Amino acid sequence: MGGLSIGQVAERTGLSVHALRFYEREGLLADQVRRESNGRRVYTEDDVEWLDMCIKFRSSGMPLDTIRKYTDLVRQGPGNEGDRLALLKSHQDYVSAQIAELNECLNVITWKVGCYQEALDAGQADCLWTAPSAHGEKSEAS
Amino acid sequence: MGGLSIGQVAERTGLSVHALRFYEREGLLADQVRRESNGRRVYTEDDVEWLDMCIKFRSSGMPLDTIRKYTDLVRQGPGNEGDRLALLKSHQDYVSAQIAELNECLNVITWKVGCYQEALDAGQADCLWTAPSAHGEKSEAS
DNA sequence: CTAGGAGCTAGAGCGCTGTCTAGGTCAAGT
DNA sequence: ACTTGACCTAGACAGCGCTCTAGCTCCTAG
Repeated sequence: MGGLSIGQVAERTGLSVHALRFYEREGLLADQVRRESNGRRVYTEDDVEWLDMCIKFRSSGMPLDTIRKYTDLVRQGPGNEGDRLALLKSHQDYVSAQIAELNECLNVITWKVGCYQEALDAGQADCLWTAPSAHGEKSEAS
Repeated sequence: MGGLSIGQVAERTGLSVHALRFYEREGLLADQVRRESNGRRVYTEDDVEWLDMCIKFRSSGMPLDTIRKYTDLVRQGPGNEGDRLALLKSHQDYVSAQIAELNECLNVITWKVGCYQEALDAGQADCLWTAPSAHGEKSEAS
């Protein structure tokens, strides 16, 4: 309620205290973090929420640089919602593309797993191809 | 057919020639790349296939180190299919988890996009929250 | 009074994954 | 003969995202 210490925020967000200070230095926090008289940071619930959003951005591959840009837009206040929307949409596309790519990879991997599984279950393994198409991973050397 | 130059392989895989040499140094190629008399690399179609697989591994977040481990297993020849399977399964889990996480992120982002979109369409923007739950991204400063 | 623990700053260091440079060879085209 | 372009090696460098260290201040508990 009355403000959180950096340690508490670290615990709640899963970021390290180092990372929290780093993010602040990098300008990723929407509002200035308040300080106690002794210089210690005091975070609000809003800060934690904002950080949670940053974490979502990060873990979906948004570079810190872009998060900073977004933060800047928000900090500038109303009037640039179009820009924020554009940024978000572009990231949305990026994430969708990532998911699509991962699904493709997952298919290949799942195919290979099934292949090995089958071969092992059958007691012999010569079904060790690289891709559905062809003959790779040649089971013998030479 | 009769072997590909590094440049051709680069073009076909999308990797740079630098990356190709780097991957080789790092031991990511299942078989030794042959050389012409003058020392130039000669790749086979199998190599390209293997590289394509490596690319799938990489782009789904498998570290080079793990690819190397897998490559080593394959190079050792038959007898360790169980190990290969374990490695692949573990990566499969990892990729599934990644996809799940990205979907979560995508939900949040999509929610925000919808929010801004709506506000902009309505001609005013005060729907600028951080998360579905609360009041973040406070539209005014101070 | 003292020790521990949490916090502070500034800045160095690191792991990963390439990328690029320097300096050279070789083969073909003009 | 000369230039161009693809290739070679070894190794330096780069970008990103933290993480850690050094050296310090506080506060609290024993």
